[in-house]
Amino acid sequence: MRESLIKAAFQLFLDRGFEQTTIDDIVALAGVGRRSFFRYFPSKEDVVFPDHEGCLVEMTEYLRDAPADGDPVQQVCEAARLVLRMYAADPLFSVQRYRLTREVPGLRAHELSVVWRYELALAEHLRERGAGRADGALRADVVAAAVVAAHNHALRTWLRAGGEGDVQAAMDQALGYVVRAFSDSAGPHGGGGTDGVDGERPDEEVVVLLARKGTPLWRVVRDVEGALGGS
Amino acid sequence: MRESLIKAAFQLFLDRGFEQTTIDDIVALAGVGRRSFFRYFPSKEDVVFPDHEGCLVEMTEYLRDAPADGDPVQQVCEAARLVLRMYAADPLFSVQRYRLTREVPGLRAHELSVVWRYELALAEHLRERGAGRADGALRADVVAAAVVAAHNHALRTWLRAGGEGDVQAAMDQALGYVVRAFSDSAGPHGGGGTDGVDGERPDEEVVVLLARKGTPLWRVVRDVEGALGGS
DNA sequence: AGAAGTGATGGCACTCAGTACCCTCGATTA
DNA sequence: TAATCGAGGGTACTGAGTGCCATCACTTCT
Repeated sequence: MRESLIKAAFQLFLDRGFEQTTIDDIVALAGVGRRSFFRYFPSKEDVVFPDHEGCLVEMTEYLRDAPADGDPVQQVCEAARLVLRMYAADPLFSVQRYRLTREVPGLRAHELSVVWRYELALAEHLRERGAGRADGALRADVVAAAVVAAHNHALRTWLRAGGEGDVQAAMDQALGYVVRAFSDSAGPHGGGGTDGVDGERPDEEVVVLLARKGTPLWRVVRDVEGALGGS
Repeated sequence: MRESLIKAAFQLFLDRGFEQTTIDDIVALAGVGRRSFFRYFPSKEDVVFPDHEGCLVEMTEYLRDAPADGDPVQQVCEAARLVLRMYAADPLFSVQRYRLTREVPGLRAHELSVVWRYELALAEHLRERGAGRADGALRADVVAAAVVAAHNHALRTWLRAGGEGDVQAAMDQALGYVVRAFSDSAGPHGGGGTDGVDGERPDEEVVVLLARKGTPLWRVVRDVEGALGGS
């Protein structure tokens, strides 16, 4: 029922456009009553984002159950990856939706309010877990916004390319940039290389590398290669 | 005419609520025809943000006319201050509007799409002026989002306090945090702090790199390159 | 089995935002 | 004086969203 409504809606939206399609058109094609549409979707816009409500719940639970001694920024990055995975799970659908939201202002506005709720959840998590820090609330808002922006950047680039290519890699790079900018131990110039290699357990083996500044790069690479390649 | 519509609308919105007020109520109180309302405001929501369209134009022109050899990040921060000044110019109005947008989902969504257009303009400016840098587009999106988040944080804090206190000071602090996070090390604008908090990198010459086993080599190399070759 | 409850669905009527079209009126201009 | 034009007003329409009630299938209790 839900599925048939979504299917009928997208068929019509892609064919004749979002605004040119009425609820009556959708329910007629789906073969259900008009009233039933609003039982499954609170608004016409919501049928375009059928999985976001569940994804938001999933993300919220993930953050709630995250270990209290972990790095909140990393946890928030991982939460963003959760959302990205939802998009990546159905590239065709995501690309079609992207084309729709790009040209229909009403859908863009609706997507913004959906994304805003993700950002709120991230900021709240950072605020709670990053307590004790000066400017904690400010930092929480800014980092959450940056993570969302990085997510959106990677996602949009991938969607614009028609869903071809490696979203995850783009996401790694984008989140890496954000994490580096906001990590305590180092500025944007590097260090903090622990940025989001996929969500491994915290007790995973790590390599610690010490090098003097000015060390020839080839030498470092040789050492790192030996240490990392062993796995 | 425009003013009388705004005045009538806010009077009713604050009295009986946004959704409980119809367009007919507003035009009846203002003593004008219903059709005239939509001549001045494209939607019921727009009457709550009467000055944003002009402010967006103003901000766009400011960025367009900004000197080409200035720091784009600083220019974007100044553009955000422009918007903040618009709010600060009428504290009572801004506080009333804040209370409305906080509790009416439709208004929140509308505000989000307004803010999104500001963010777009900032990102575009950063993309154009910050050319030549690797990851320029990503950086533009993230910095724009961070600046907007800092602006919103300072603004919301001030609005929650009822419009009392110094917004400009809060804005300085918030933007300062963002600028510090994204400044290149040894950047031209003072305080070469390369990270969020005060922890300056001690002057010793050792770089510590942490990486999980299985980390792609290219990423390690990238980070090491930045850390070792940076100075 | 029959009655009664329950949840999913369909139908109908209504409110209200937003739009298209046309009217009026006053001011300007040929 | 006649033609034009622009601001405002009125009317009727479309379509989203809601409330209310009827229907139907399925279950549960007696």
